Amino acid sequence: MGRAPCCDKATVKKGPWSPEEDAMLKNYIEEHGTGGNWIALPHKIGLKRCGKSCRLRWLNYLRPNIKHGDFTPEEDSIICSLYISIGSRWSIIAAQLPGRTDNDVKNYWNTKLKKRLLGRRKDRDTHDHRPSAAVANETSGENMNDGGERALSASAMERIQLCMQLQELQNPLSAAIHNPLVWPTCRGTTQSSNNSFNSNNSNVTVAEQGQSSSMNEHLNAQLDSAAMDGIASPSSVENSNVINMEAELQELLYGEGNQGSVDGGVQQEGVEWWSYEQARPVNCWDFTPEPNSVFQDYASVYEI
DNA sequence: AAGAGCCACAACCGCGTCCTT
DNA sequence: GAAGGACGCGGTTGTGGCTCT
Repeated sequence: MGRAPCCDKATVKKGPWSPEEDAMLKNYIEEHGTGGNWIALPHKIGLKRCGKSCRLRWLNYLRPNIKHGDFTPEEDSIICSLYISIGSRWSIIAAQLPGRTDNDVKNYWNTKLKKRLLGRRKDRDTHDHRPSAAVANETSGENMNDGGERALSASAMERIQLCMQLQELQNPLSAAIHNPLVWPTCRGTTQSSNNSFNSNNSNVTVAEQGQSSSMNEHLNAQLDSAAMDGIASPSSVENSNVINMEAELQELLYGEGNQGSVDGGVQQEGVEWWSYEQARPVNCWDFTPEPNSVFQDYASVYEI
């Protein structure tokens, strides 16, 4: 039995919002708040919209202090770093970028950053020294494992690709296949709460989350779990890998020796990347990404 | 000038999780 | 503890605008 629809599809209006609808929704919420019930909200206002649609419109567009367009190089850096670390948890990534919404970040990644990072790979593929099968797997974005019984998620694949790409830059002759950063050690399936990254604070910046951040607890729990799961703390070698990775990411994003313009903008100096040895540049819930944690979530699922 | 193709963004959809009863 | 409803999230789709031919 399927889930009951949240609204009457026949009477609900779909498609782009009109300025009048925007004004109605904005005025009502600013005056009365959401009332804690998005489903009932459109009926109260007299809008022929689904409650979910109202919520999305408010969160992504009408809410105060929303920024649109023109992501800065710093934001690029944060998005890339976090994507490689935690994958497509857009709400978490967006929480690090005040004024940005998860939808914005997601769109920006899919339309710009991903192409900027992975697109460069195509150029390099013509000089690829790796086994053709590995390259084929990469470019197809499909099954990384032998039997092809289970395909990694696109997100996981992209993360692998990014790490491979970065590793290749560091050591082109060493196939990424042997990269300990890329291939986690096999271990038993102990999928605890690793994938339950759900957060009710998705639209709250770290500063707002404060010391009692439940996300911080989530992340710490994750890291603790990873440690208990046999993932060692990063060695100094791995530390240097990550530091190199940050530089490589910059190169991928902005091109070799190009510290200047990005989409017409100006690359500001001092873009702060995460590393194990520097003070944390952005408020990351005291979260320091571990190289191995890049893969921990799906490694446990897919038992790579 | 017009049509095709591409791109970016807004919005929708379905599912997992949380909360209330 | 179970069931139902609402919320929040990530993936996907639709559409308008831009560029190319």
